[in-house]
Amino acid sequence: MPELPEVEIAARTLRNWLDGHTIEGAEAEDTRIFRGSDREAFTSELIGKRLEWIERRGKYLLLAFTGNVGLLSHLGMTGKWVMRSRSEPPPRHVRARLLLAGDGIVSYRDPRLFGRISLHPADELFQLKEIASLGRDPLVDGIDPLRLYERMQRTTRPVKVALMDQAVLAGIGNIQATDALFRARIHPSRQGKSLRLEEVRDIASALLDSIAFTLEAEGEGEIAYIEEPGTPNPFLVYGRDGSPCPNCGHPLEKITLGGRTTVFCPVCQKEA
DNA sequence: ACGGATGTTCGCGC
DNA sequence: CGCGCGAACATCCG
Repeated sequence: MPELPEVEIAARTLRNWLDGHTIEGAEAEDTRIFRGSDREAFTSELIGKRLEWIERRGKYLLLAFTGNVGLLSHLGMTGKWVMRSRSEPPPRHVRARLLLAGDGIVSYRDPRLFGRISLHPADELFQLKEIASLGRDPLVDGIDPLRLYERMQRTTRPVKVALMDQAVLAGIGNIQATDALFRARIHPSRQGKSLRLEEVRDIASALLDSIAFTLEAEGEGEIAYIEEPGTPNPFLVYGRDGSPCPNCGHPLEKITLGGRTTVFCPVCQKEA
């Protein structure tokens, strides 16, 4: 599931599902989703509580319940919060469940177990090191091109790898970095410090455009590429290596940067 | 059957 | 310290 737009949709959806509903039961198997002893906290502390607020920072969800109970959720690669009624059969790979008063069950599904759930005092959620160490969030704070430019000047890493560093900007993943660099016509291998201010401006706009585009494409969380097998790929170049470039028609190529597949157009995205 | 997949973290080597 | 690389995690899909 997870990159900023998908997590944003998850936050909005969870807000709707949980708002005004008391949690009657909380269940979870013992998996590594819960580091340490947080499974016990999950199954005991949430009973009788209601959601007070939910926020997203980067790829993290922060949920505050009554009684100062706070829940931090990261969706990893395949995590997703889903809702069903008690009469519906549970999906596979559900790792945690919130039984709402009435008929709803909000479940955390995560086949690959890369996600995390931990519990903390709600008023300390933003001080957690996972959150405090994040860079600015493009949707919450916007992107300050000059600030990003100065950050880029300090690194020799490929710009694409730097953009995916959660301490630089919170929430940019492989899809958004790949598509935004294509939109900005910047080669993903360019060293951060080689970028001119004008180019960083283009990247900042492209990131915001790409995020907005993805938010729209996802609607309200109904359709999602990869999640729903058979769904058409809504992205510009991500996952399209070998296909014609949408701008010039030249076949898109792929390279590996920071261990991740990176698709680009060798004509439109020049090296220097 | 094999390879790769929206993420993070850790160890190793330069 | 910065950075690249590979591995690990566990499951699904083409």
